[in-house]
Amino acid sequence: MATIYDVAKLAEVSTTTVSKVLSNTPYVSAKTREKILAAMAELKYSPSLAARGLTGNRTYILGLVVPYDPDYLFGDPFLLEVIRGVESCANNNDYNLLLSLARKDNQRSAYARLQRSRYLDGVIFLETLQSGVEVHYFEEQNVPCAFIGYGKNLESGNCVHADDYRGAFEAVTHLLELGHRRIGIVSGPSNFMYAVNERWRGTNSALAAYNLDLDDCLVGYGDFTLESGYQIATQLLAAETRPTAIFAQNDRMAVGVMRRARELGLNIPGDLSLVGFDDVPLSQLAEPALTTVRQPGYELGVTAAQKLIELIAWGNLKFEPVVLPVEFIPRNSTAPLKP
Amino acid sequence: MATIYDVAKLAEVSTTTVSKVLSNTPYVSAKTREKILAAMAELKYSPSLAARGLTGNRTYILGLVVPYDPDYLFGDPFLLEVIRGVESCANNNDYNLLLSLARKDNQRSAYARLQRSRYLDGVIFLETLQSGVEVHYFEEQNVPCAFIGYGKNLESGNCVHADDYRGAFEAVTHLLELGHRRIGIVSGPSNFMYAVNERWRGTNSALAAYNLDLDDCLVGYGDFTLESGYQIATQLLAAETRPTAIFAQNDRMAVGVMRRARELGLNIPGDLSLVGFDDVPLSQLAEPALTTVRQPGYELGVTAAQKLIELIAWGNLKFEPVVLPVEFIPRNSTAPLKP
DNA sequence: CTGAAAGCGCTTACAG
DNA sequence: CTGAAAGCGCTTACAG
Repeated sequence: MATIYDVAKLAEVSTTTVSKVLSNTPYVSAKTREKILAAMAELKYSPSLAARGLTGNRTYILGLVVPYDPDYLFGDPFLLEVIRGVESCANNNDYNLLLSLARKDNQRSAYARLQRSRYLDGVIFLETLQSGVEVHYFEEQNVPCAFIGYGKNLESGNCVHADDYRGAFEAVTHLLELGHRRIGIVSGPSNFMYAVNERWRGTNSALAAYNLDLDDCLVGYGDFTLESGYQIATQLLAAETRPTAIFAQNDRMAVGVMRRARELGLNIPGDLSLVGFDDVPLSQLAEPALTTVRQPGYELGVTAAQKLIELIAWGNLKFEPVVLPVEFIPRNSTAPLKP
Repeated sequence: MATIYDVAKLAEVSTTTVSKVLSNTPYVSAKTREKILAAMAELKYSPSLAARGLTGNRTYILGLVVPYDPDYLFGDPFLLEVIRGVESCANNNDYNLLLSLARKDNQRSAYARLQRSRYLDGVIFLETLQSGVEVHYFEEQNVPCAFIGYGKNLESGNCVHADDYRGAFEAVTHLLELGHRRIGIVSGPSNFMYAVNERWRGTNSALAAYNLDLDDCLVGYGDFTLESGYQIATQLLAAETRPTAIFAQNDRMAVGVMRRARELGLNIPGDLSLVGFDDVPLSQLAEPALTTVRQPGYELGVTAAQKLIELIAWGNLKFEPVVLPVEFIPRNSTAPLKP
């Protein structure tokens, strides 16, 4: 395993100069640079990341912290898309990706250990129901961070998220344009999550544009699982004046609604129109295929990684929030209101 | 950020002794050990992994290499389960997990870079259609490796996989017991993969037990995607004497079959029985719920990580293959042959 | 443009 | 059971 000394010796220069070539310092003559490059190639040299890390500089490792909540996250292909995006961008920039699925019970220690061991050049947090708590471990140490989500409040920086407001607005407007007025809402959890709040804001804006008020009887709060969608549908669809359309704040809950509707003999979209959110693969496979709003998981991952890498490169700690567009995807689960 | 010197000073001992406590060396008096432990706690000390790595010892990082093939892997929740298992076991043993999704175009260089930079204590390879090529980068350097899959040949060590043979055997036997004789097979790709071979072995054993030969007209080769299942079903179900049952070698292809059957107006399981493989969440959501064989993704991940960590701890390079049991899961997509 | 030297925070023989 | 000292492979002021 060749070291920087071997390269220096072969190229007949000092290790200082080799190091300069490694870090692309400008002030090296073209001739020596080439000699060094040749030596590195010949020896198949690649610098020890451990040594680089020790010197206090860079470890070239980015952390991706996913607060682990089995039911909510796993089985959610959206997560896989985000991971893929982060990994791809990291790799393209010669960074490695450390994946940490923080468990509820020991996440504190895992975070602290990671951070104290000075192993990460920066960290990306995937915001979920559980998250938001342990970030200070990194922030206190001035480790650059990026959030996929909304951060602590809407104004807080360093986050990238999809345009949840717009997505919900378009979804509900779509139902309104089809003539629906009794629109049920299957909401995500009411606490914590800004994404849920934003989807509510979009929902309310759309209703307001039609001078409609929200009917509390048509609202249910779930936890993003299929089961919770099923439960809420059981309740909403049993009402005497049941909704003619439902907007579910994610696809998995929408599929739960679909399942309950089928049990009740309700045809979708004939008797009930249904819109989801996320556009997970499942939504295409459902029968009928689910009308939904695509959330760009891969792009969110790429963007967060990109922003973080820029932060590291420039020695900054803050970037302005980035909002990525969503895409409304009409499929077969919505239809005009029957007269 | 406390260093080992700070701890040593506070505990009034040498760094050597602190280091010994860190590595759980036995020969330290209980009294000094406690003094040191107290000092570490007070200073919130945690050792610099970079320094540890430099000393040539351990980096406490495990690599998970997933040859990246978007269509095949992503959107496959099985992958997420495996990752979860690996991460969980790594974390429980104070290892970190470096995730690398090797792309076809640059996987060579990414592998080489990782390995040469001496960043990994060990590597887990997830075997897929693409893999098997770049392992030598690590093996040549005596970096401990584990494979989730079959490795280079059936006898090769260091691999952990599910009992594909048994799973296929039970799936096909189930269909035979229901009275089916014209059984179609939707196979995975015929090249490379031992898992596919093993599922074939199981299939043939089951048929042989009923003195049946395989009818080549009833076989199609797909690539594990839903679309390929759909294509093959189009062909198999068009035949004059169409199969009365189909065994698909994974769930996604089975869902493709299901979709095509529905288009043709065939009732499942009334007109066609269907069995899949893997037990991805989708198989429960399908209508009817899919009879399948559960592959223990999480357990595969845990076991591979466990074995790898043992290898590292003992300084070994080889372990005997581990076969994890599968579970046959009867649901609603299979029924007795109509008379 | 180039190099000598110190130092990053550990671990590991080696002595005692 | 405990410690002094060398060394792991880099980078970074600092000189020249």
